[in-house]
Amino acid sequence: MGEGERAAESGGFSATRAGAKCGRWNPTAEQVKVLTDLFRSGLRTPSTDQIQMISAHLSAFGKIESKNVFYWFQNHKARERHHKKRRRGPRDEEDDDGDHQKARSRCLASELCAIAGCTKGKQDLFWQRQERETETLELFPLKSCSSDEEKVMSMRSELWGRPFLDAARDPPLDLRLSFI
Amino acid sequence: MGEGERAAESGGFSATRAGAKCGRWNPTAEQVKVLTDLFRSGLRTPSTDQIQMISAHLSAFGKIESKNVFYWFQNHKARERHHKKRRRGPRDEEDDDGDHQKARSRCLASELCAIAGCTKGKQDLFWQRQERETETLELFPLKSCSSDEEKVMSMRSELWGRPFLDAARDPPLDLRLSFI
DNA sequence: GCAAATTAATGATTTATTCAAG
DNA sequence: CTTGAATAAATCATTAATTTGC
Repeated sequence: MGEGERAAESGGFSATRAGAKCGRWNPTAEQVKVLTDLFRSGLRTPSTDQIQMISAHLSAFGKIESKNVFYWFQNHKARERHHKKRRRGPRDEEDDDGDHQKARSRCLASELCAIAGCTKGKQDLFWQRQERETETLELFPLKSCSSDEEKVMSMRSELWGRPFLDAARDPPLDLRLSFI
Repeated sequence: MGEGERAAESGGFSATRAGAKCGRWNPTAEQVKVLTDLFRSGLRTPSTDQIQMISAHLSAFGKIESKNVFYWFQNHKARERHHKKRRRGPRDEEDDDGDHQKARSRCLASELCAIAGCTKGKQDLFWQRQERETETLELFPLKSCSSDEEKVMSMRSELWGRPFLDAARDPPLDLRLSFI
């Protein structure tokens, strides 16, 4: 599992698959980490702009497309729910391990929304160039609760504190994602 | 965009919604007709290129986006099946009127695929710019079986035999859609 | 130790369901 | 009530883990 983990600083870039067959996307450990952190920060269904921005920045870690980000969130969301279902046999309805909160399917808590800037169920599947009022909200707030902060920090440092990115290309970056 | 489309010759432009609120897409009668004909010709899940091309040409009849075409086929496919379900009450499981073939959910008959140039389960949801061998196949073959030909012809004439399109913009058009 | 075979994860599509505009 | 739009559930397909026989 933690296979390509060390890839980051050990020099071996894990899954970039530089000259691969262009099969399916194989995310880098760093990409997965960032996506996971975003997810755990509450982001469930990123908007078009969010996806494109996330994709753009994750491309620094390896080949990636917008649709990969879209699919990743879809799958991750669906599978987290399913994994909870089959704990301790078919019975036992209302039980979670302390791993995550409930994160119910319908709408995620407004707090998390506020943190991550979710679209609140208004996703235009990428082709909507529809102009609309776009506020901006900081995706990675410095303030966050305990353990999450560590992850957020590590992600931040990975994204912007690494030699992967030219200082020229991603310099004054604070990754603000727009939402409705 | 050309909004003064002024619609069909009947004067009553059905749904162009020239200065509308940009609510949801309201297809023109001609647009619906073409889409329906395509559907009845066997096209179920048009590919990216097909969608874009269809959309491009249907835009001559009024405001339209690619996603509208995409959604239209999704909904039409799903609802045709559902409409069959509630014929003659809740009972009655396996019954079709002679309107269409079975058109089972999984994969449509290869014949229809050949006619319509379906992607055979390989649809890249619009964002895949992946280069691949794209053969071209005529979407509206002159040859077709009996009743369908009439519809196909009518559609052809509407699309290309009308004054809607400038001869300059769509002149040597034969609408070949690419598929895998 | 190493590949072929098998299983587990998970990326990518398709289908069903739901929401809401008209 | 019809239907465009959007989301979630189910499914397919490919890649990585892993097992297994040599």
